[in-house]
Amino acid sequence: MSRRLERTRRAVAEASLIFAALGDPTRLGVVARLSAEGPLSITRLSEGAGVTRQAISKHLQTLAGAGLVHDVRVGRERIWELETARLQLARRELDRISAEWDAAIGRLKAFVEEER
Amino acid sequence: MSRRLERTRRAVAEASLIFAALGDPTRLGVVARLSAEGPLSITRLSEGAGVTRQAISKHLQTLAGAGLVHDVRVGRERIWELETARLQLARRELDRISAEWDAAIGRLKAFVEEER
DNA sequence: ATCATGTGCAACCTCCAGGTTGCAAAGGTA
DNA sequence: TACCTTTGCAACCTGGAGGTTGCACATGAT
Repeated sequence: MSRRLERTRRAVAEASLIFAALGDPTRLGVVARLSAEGPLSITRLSEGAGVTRQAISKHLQTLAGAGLVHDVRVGRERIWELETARLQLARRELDRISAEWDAAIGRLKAFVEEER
Repeated sequence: MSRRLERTRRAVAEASLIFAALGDPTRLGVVARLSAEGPLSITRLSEGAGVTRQAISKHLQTLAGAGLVHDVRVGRERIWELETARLQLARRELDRISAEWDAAIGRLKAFVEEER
């Protein structure tokens, strides 16, 4: 397999992990709350989330697994913060896909022009 | 509930749909292939995908449900194309989250400064 | 020392996402 | 018409995602 394909596979696997983490309404809601209110504890995040604290806890694990958040222990609390660098990575992937598509469409148009 | 919160909920629901669609490796692979090679038929997309044509077909339905692709019938084939506008929407959501987080952190720092 | 609060761990349940196989149908082609 | 190709439909299977409850364990406050 070519180096290029290999790299694409890795990028896809990596990016899909991030997108999957953001792909659940409850989880994206947690991310939105963090972004709006800043660092928060598990209990705080649970309030008004519509699900159990345990559920939120699991979701935070998932988000952490994708590198989207990290925690800091403060006394008996566990404060969670966003990892914006990771979000940027996802953003760049979206940009790359858009750009490649535009290029592909460009080539296609040129080809059609040439044919007729 | 405030208008602002209402809007946020909608945005979250909408965006999580898109992220969920991109959150599967096979599906993101399809998106990547489309972006790299341009419009393709179901059969073409299935070749070298590692799964059945039926599986790819289902994935395309999911992507279409999220508004990320649309199809054009050409003879007996069904050609699928990317919907980059939808990708941009997801990108903007990521940007918004990052920006809000930065603002929240900024407020937090100002608060800490003031306290001591 | 006692009590309240924040979190972790584990067992459990339910449902559906992702995949398969098999067959029918529609549209090109010789 | 007969044939090949591309797609659609339906039934089916399985693992894990998302959720819950119950209890144990730290840690801070009184």
